[in-house]
Parts: sequence; C-alpha cells; structure tokens
Amino acid sequence: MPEGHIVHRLAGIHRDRFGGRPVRVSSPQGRFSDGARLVDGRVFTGAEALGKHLLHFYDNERIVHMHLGIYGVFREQPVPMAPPVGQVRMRMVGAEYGTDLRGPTRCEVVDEGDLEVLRARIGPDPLRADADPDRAWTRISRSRSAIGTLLMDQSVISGVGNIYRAEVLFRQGVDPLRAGRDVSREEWDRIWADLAALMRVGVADGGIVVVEPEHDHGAPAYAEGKPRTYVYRRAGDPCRVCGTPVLHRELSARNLFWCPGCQS
DNA sequence: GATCTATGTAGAT
DNA sequence: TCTACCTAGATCG
Repeated sequence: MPEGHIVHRLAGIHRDRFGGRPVRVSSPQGRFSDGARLVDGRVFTGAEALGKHLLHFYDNERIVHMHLGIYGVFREQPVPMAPPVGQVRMRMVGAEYGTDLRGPTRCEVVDEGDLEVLRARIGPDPLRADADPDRAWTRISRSRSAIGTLLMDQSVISGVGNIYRAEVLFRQGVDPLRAGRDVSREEWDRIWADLAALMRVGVADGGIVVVEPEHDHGAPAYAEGKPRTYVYRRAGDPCRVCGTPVLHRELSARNLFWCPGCQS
C-alpha cells in the first residue's frame, strides 16, 4: 500500500535483482499477456520511479509502466519460482530472483513518447534529484484549494499520499484546510524540505516513521510498537505534542487528520 | 475464519 | 460521484 517512498524502494530493488540481464516476463492471469510478449526475454536496463509510477526499461526501447494503486503489491522469491497462485498480473523471472505483481491499477507497455506525456502531467517528486519545487509552488501560490488537497494532487506534487500529507502539515504547523495561496513561500520551502527528508527515511526503512524521539514518550523501539505518526489515524487521541484531541474529516473523499492546537 | 478498511487512480456515469 | 482493481493488515467474534 504505497506512497512514493515504496515505489522508489521497489525501483532500487528491481535494478539490483534484474539489471543488465535478460528477464522472462509473463502474465499468468492473462490481463498483461500482450504487453509481456513485447519485453519477454529482453535485457532489463533500468528501473525508475516518477512519483507513484514505476517504470521498467528494456533494451528494445520498450518500457513497462506500472501504478500500484491501493492494492498493488510485488512479492519476490528465489528461482525456481513456485507456480503462480491467484491473480498474478505480471511475473518476472531473473537469474536468481523472480517477482510477482498483483492488483496494480496500471500495468502496460509504453514508449519514450508516452513517458514524456507522463512527465509533463505530474508535479515534481521530492524523492527525485531532478525535481523542481518551484513548479509546485507556482500552482499552490495561485490556488484557492486547500493545501491538504493540493498536496494529494499528483499534478501539483507527486509521490505524496495521505499519510505524508497529514504528517508533514502537522510537523510544519499548517492547517490542511488553509488555501494554497495563503501558504507563505517560507512555509512551502519547509514543507518541501521536510517531505524530501521524511520520504528518504521511508525509502531506506521501507515504512513511514515521522515521530521525533522527544515525542514518543519513552515508547519502546519501532518493532515493539513505537509511534510512527503524529496525527494519521489518531482521531480523538491526544496530540503527542499539545494533548488536544486529533480531528478527522473527509476531504475530497479521503480521510484527513490534524491537530487544531498545533496547526493554524 | 469472517469482516472491515485502506497509504490511489482511471474511467464510466 | 460511483465503480473497478481484488491485496493484506486490523479488528471482530
């Protein structure tokens, strides 16, 4: 269940597992059979994440474009792989490892031209070195929409999901319902920098942990239940910083959480 | 074991 | 605004 950090992590894993060698690609479920045929047996030349989009490059200029949506998941195993069970959209088999992709919202073969369209359509990704935060600022500083909505809009900024949205606004003290044009340039710079830092931790850890040590009230280590979020899914619980009950409402059909004491 | 819920998006209505 | 996608962790009993 991925935000951008998981997709960047997957790109790295796939480069390690499959890079520079031929890969067998198939679609046991059948829904990706035509696409799989276009890249089956070709050399895997690289993997990249663009926001929440995952791209696999092959040596015949073909690119597999995937989006995991809310259900999508990769599961790998050493070769020889066990026979596929259930709805496996794409199976990749490399020299030492193979992986099964299930439940993606998108899995298709595209070309470089299609990628240009995608790059133009999505906003800057805080996890990418080539990201330009000014592109997002241009949209935000002119928008009457809530900053909480804008951070989830992949055409404004890409890779941020519901948890990072809630947590970064808490950490920076910004009310998610405030209009984008009422966010100052300084606040935006802090939001962007914090997102980049938090999401890099997420890539390294494979999970979202944003609570500073001084706010976990001596809770045991991460594996034993140390708190990972300040406000996400904590409706009604006391804020870890000021004790005010955390609020919850739906915004654009998504769950929004914030602390009215710390965010204004 | 059954049921509920969700870190997302596209396309239909 | 609704539905498809069809997984998996949390919660219920």
